[in-house]
Amino acid sequence: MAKKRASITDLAKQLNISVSTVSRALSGHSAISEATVKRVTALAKEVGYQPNSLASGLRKGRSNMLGVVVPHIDGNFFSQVVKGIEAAASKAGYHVLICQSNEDVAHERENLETLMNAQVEGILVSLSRTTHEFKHFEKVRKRDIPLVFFDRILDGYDVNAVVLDDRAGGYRATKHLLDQGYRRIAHFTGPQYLNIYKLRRQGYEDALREYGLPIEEELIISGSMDMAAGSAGIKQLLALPQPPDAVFSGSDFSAAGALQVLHERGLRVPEDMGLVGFSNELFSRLMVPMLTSIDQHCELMGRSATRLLLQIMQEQSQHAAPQHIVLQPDLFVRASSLRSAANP
Amino acid sequence: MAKKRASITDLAKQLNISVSTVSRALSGHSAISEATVKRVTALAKEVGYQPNSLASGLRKGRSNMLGVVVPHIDGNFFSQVVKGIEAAASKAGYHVLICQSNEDVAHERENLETLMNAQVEGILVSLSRTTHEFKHFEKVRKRDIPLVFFDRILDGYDVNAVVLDDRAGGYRATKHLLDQGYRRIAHFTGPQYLNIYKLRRQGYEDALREYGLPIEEELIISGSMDMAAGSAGIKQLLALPQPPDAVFSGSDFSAAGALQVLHERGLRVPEDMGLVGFSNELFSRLMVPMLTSIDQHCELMGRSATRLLLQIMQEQSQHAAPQHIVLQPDLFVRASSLRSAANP
DNA sequence: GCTTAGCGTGCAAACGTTTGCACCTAGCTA
DNA sequence: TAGCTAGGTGCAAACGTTTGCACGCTAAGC
Repeated sequence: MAKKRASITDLAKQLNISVSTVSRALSGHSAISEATVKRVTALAKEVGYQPNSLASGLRKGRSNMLGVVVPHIDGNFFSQVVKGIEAAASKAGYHVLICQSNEDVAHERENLETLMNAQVEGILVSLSRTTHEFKHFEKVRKRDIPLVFFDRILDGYDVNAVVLDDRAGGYRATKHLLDQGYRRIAHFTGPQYLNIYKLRRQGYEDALREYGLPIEEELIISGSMDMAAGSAGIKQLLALPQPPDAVFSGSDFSAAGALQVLHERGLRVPEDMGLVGFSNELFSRLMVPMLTSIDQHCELMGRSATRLLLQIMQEQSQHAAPQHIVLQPDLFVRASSLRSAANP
Repeated sequence: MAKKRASITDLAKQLNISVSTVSRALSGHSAISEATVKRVTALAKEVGYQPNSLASGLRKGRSNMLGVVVPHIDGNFFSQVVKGIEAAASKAGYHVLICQSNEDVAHERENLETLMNAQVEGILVSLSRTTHEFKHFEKVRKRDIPLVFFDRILDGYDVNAVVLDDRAGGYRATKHLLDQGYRRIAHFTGPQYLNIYKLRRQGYEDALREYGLPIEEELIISGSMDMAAGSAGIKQLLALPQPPDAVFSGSDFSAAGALQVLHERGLRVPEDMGLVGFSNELFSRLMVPMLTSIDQHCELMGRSATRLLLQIMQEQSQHAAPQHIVLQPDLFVRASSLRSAANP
């Protein structure tokens, strides 16, 4: 396939010196005379020498590679996290090997095998939606390969992780609506075994309690968090004898679905119905009215997770107590929830 | 770092056979007695043996890795393409090493070095916006590392590439507007040294010509193709003595920017102004009205590019005539351009 | 009974690096 | 002058595989 590339041995032959000298000259490590270093680097540049990282990795027992397992790489959230991971990793001289689990725990297991096989030095994981147990990660642990989770984690396992404070996100979104004068606030939530949805809901309930408001089950709609679920959810809410005056949706997509129905029925946002989403998707700025939403700092999460992983790798401290990094979400207030501005 | 993992040599010692026998037993290659194969695989499973792909890669002169250079991994288009690439590559037993050029040609050059250094067997590239010359790719070529470009390519270089028929996309978008009865159609375009924008514009002009309509420079707005550019563009158009009755935007983002201004001014879409975007971004379905747009089959592009690359690698035919694969875009007709449905 | 074939296995080299150790040559001290 | 230090270099082993070749053994053909 690829043409035979110049190796360190070739350089050595051409210069009539030994491979070890060449190696040391190039890595600048040992005491090699300046003259030799110059000769070597000059020739290296001339023939376009490039070190074979496979060989070096084999010898040094390192691969300079990190593995990443995500449910999928498309979509706003994960693609931005991966961007952050790649940026932080390449800054530290690491390559990134990316695998998709496609939300399937069996794939996830294979991905881990694949990555260990490729000799990655550390692994970053966001769990698939179908992962309920931890068994396949034990193998990684047994090999002492540092492991850091991000965003989606399993309850009850003490692991290194970088997560968003979803409870705070839910709380702030709901509190903002309350501050705007909304008093009957509904909530769209997702599967409760996922930490993210459970916590967002907790935040919602905490805020209501703080305002002395009751938590009404009929106002909490559980669904798949996509657009269709939002449309269906808002219809259900509007059919209530006492419909809500605002919705905090655990996802921007559901919020968008709800907005479409509201438009169809001639209801005004934010006057008749306040609306807050979650994730600060790109399109939240494109909706009419623009959607208030919670930003998750996706890229920062990727960078933080990578830095944590690199730190663990360096300290060889993976047996120390696992670290939890909790990022604080930001509320981006836009027109969809600004009743006070709409009716000053 | 990671605990010393069982190697083929360990297996050999435990079974009192030679490493070569173990190797062959595991790869099932040569004629090894069934009994031995069973013994070996059994022990391998027991100790959780995992082949060291670095060593194997070094010996075989293969790495089982493909390199990808993209301007960035976030955003709808590239994240989907990368999804397709990863899927196709992993199906063929390859890992994917991803680099971001951040739209910077210097980074792009470094990325290529990095990938060659990592011994990738082939490289997929979508050019950065600041890449005007081809010099840094010559080095890759000299090493006989198969190279496939996708989406963004440079004019005048004969290379393997998978691209979208952007001209057809522009043509179909414009023709659709014409069919809907719009007659004074404006166009948002981007930097003309990028094939994609140039071709979309060509398609636009071709359609107008076909309908015997003049191409008016004042209706063609060149910009950075983001939301702000769209807002600015539509304002400029509305200020004309004879404003257009429709806009074909080379990007959904600019279309969204334009839509916001139209809303503000109380102009109705599609009645007063038809609107068609390009890229079929996620949010095009979330806008009000939903935006007609051109779909680029991003994931298919990733898969096609990867398959082409793998084929070239297999055939060792990189010296054969470069192949061009042209994907046909699809028009997704939605409310923003349906004048006939709005006024039946 | 001797050759031949073929099956199963082992030896050893190779892939391109890195690195502990030993060696050599100067220049210095005692 | 012998002994020592230190700077510069080379030797060779090692990382974990793969693979061409050769070896030994058994069974079949003459």
